[in-house]
Amino acid sequence: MSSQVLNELETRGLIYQCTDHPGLARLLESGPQTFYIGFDPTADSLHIGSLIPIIVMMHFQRAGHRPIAILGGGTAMVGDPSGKTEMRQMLTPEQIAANGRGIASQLARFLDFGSGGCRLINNADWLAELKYVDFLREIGRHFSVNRMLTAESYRQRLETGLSFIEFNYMLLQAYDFHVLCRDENCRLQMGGQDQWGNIVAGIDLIRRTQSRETFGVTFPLLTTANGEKFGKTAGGAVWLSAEKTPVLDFYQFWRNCEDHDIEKLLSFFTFLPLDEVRALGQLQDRDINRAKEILAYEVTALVHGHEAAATAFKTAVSRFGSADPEQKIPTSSRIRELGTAGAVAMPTLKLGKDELTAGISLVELFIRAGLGKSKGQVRRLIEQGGAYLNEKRIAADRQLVEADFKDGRLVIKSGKKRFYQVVLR
RNA sequence: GGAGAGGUUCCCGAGUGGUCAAAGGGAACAGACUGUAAAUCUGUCGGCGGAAGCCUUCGAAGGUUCAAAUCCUUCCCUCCCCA
Repeated sequence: MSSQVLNELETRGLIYQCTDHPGLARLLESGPQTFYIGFDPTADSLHIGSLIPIIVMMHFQRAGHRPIAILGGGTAMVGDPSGKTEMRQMLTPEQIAANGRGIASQLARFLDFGSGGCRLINNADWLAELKYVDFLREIGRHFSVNRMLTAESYRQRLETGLSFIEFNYMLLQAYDFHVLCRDENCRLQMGGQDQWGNIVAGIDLIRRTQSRETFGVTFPLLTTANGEKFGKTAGGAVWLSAEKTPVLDFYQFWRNCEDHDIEKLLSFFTFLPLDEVRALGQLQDRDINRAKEILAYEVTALVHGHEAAATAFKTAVSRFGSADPEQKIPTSSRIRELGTAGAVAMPTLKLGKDELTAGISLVELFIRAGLGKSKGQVRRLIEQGGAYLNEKRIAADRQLVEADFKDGRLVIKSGKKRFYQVVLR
């Protein structure tokens, strides 16, 4: 019964590797199990790369299993070399602590931390106090350097350089699993595809120290249909924090995904039933835009809530039109409750009347709104015909005048997709 | 500890005294075409300036020179061979 979740994830394509599929299925069927996924506090917010682990945890929690989210306060002190081509900058303990607080509060949005629910544990609790010599004798002796060097994650780094501190990361993560298995009876660790080596190291360690069998699952690395890294946009990573990635930008990120990715993204990032996901993925030509709206709404609602997602949807529709105004395409998503009318939330910049009187050029206005980084860049934008004021192409830079405002507001655009409302007050 | 190679603009990567804000590619941004997609084509791509030009940039700090990313000195870091 409880192993159904495994099939579900498998069908959704969320499982890349599994140490022992039949064995894990039996374990899950035998009753609620404790499992864990680690999140290293390398930034003060999670980004959409962490969304897959989170969603997998949600699937498991819904199926009745008990998640542990490990906050990697200890492991972040060392830095995971897996999947990276060079050493990450070392974080100070203060940064790590601050980042940890940000991430912990975000996780609470997705997982039920009520009694008997998900638990958040910081691995600094045990890693920070380790005695080096004791650790080497008890744990280090179980690791074969020869074997570690054959791990894919290290092999890559052997070409560009790997410091001893990073080389140790695998032992620390393996030790985490060992501790959780011993103290919490946690027998399953999951993680991204680049975590395979670390996870297997933990399983081996536990077999040797506790003679117990444990399991590991990895998720596929997310790339676009072009094989590019997924989750990057003009402003860098797509963050889950509205301060770092405004809700509308977040919505637009999903809305602008590539055609070829739509079915995979719906499958990975939404909880819509699989047959519906498939149906949406089959849509052709412009109809596929409805699937993108649904994707964008669903993921935004998951991260920022229904209200914020609804507003983002309506705002986008007011700018770009609706992909399915007559609601011909069936969906179970709550998006169908949304009409196209209603509150829109344009990104807004407030401009004082005195500033207008003092004189401000269009170029400066674009920079103020964040639609350009430097005057030169905005000038180039104007030259190339990508700058708009109230839907009219700007021919040349000039001073802003009060007549540019209608009812105290105006809209500026960079290209076709980035826009900002300026309100005079 | 000794020998060698190297650190270039967001990334990769040319450049080895002036013609270098620095080839080429990628990413990014804009335009055309479209469906707020992809592919393709075009343009842009350090900052300030209308422009001439000025300022900042080639690991760091000094020095040589009319002139340095390019030469010298010291330092830091990475790779690699030997011990």
